[in-house]
Amino acid sequence: MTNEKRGDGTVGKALDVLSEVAEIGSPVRFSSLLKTSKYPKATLYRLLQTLLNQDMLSYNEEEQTYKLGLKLVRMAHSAWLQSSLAPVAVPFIDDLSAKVGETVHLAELDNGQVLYVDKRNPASPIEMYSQAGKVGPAYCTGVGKAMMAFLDESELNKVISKQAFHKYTQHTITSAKALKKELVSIKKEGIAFDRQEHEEKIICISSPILTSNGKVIGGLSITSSIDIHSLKSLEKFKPELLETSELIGREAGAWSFPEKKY
Amino acid sequence: MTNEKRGDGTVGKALDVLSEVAEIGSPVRFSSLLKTSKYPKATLYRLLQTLLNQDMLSYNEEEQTYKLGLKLVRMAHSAWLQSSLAPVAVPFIDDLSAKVGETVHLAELDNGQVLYVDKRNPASPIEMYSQAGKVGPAYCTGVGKAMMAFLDESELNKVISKQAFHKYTQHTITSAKALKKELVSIKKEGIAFDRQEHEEKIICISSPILTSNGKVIGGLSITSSIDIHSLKSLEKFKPELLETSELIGREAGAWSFPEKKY
DNA sequence: TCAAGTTTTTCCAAATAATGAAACATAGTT
DNA sequence: AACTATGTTTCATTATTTGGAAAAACTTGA
Repeated sequence: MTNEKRGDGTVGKALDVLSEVAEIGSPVRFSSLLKTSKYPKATLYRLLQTLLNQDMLSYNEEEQTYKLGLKLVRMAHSAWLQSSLAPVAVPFIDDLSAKVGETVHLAELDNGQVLYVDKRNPASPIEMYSQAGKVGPAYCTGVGKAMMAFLDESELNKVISKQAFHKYTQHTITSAKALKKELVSIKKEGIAFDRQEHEEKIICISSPILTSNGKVIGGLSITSSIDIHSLKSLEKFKPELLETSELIGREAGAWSFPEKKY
Repeated sequence: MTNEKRGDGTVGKALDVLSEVAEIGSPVRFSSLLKTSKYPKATLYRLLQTLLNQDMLSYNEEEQTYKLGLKLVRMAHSAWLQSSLAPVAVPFIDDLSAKVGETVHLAELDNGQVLYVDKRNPASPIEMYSQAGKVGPAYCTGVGKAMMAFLDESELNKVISKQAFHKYTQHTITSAKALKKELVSIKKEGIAFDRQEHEEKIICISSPILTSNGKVIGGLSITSSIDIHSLKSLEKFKPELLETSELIGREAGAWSFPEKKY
């Protein structure tokens, strides 16, 4: 699982360690990290000290455990604000969510996975970081398929090669061939459905967000459960969904051109 | 503004560059960074390449600009989940926000600043990352003062030394002496008010979140505007606010002790 | 099309920082 | 006190980083 790619020297190693701590998901002791880590004791120790110094990690003296630091949260805030999609989309997904009265997700394609960058839940305005920043599979989510359908051949192949095709539910698509076939019809329709492919009972209608020259920059979805919606009834949101995607795409695309104030 | 602290070798330099990009706040060109940066051309160039490789930065070919990468957003999600405060507090602030019908903030003290780690706005469920991850001054916000009031002498002095005491509004406290005086009464009362000290028209009532042994682990606030509330009417929320803080503190404190599964 | 001006990328010997085996320290147990 | 498990420091060796300068690559204007 750990980054086996290129070296990138010491910086690469340090970020590697950071990822290890992230993947473990809960505070870890030095010895525990050492077991998993590919780095020798002294090296790992020094890398951890450096990361601590830099506030990328925090250390609990009592329990002698390391966890990810708050600096990451601050930086993510900056990253979010710098993104050409998420901040621009805010008013549009506010609107959409209010109009349709359902959960709305905004996502980007990141390294073959779906990364949720924003969310609205009009019923109970709960969950923030706990949702945004989350990643999910591309091949079995509405946003994932919607975005893939509009990639060009070479990009698509790269993304497909990264899919795990794990069978989450009875309805999960489990082969590249079947996926590609569906992508063709998604491209024709302009929208994708999630037919309980990732989670039992959860369905969604989704569209890609494209710039004026057709580049995929994100995906937008309206999510619900089969207890309150059918695919047919979700499809009624298609016009609003497409319109919102269109507006976001135009706005986000425009953003970068005028007045470069470097 | 840039990290002038200790070296931390190459890793420190790389993170330094990352912070520089974050502080600029919008996509930057190489040459633009070079002007501000303390690193020579070739060095800066290589650091940027490494950060790109690691997905900590992303590069826009067309415009030749660097910005923060999505990896930071993913990592922040992990960091948030690992935090001993924020995930634990979710149900409690949901409740509080529903009960009082006002904006609720959850914050931590980070390097002398207030870092917002979660937020609820029951009226319009807008703003996510755009709010969480945000930092603000400690000396002129409700949560900041509430937390400071319960620090021990040495911690407090450290934090106070980092305050800028910039006069945001007419009501901003602008000296350490005046601040310390107020902290005494806040400690006595158990709650702090923000009397339009940071932003005109914005007021709040706030309490610290303490572990059972009295350590400050965060702050909680109910925020409103003078157009709809007075300090007096905000004070009516005191019981709910204190109860919620109490509950979160107990839960977050308990969290770390039982079953260490390293 | 060519040359001058900018900006970005590469080179390489010298300078510096990272490495890791082993020694040391500390806390907890028998 | 000896043993054990975990965390920290040392130091000669090795590998990476450094940065001035030069070479590309791209832009512009005539």
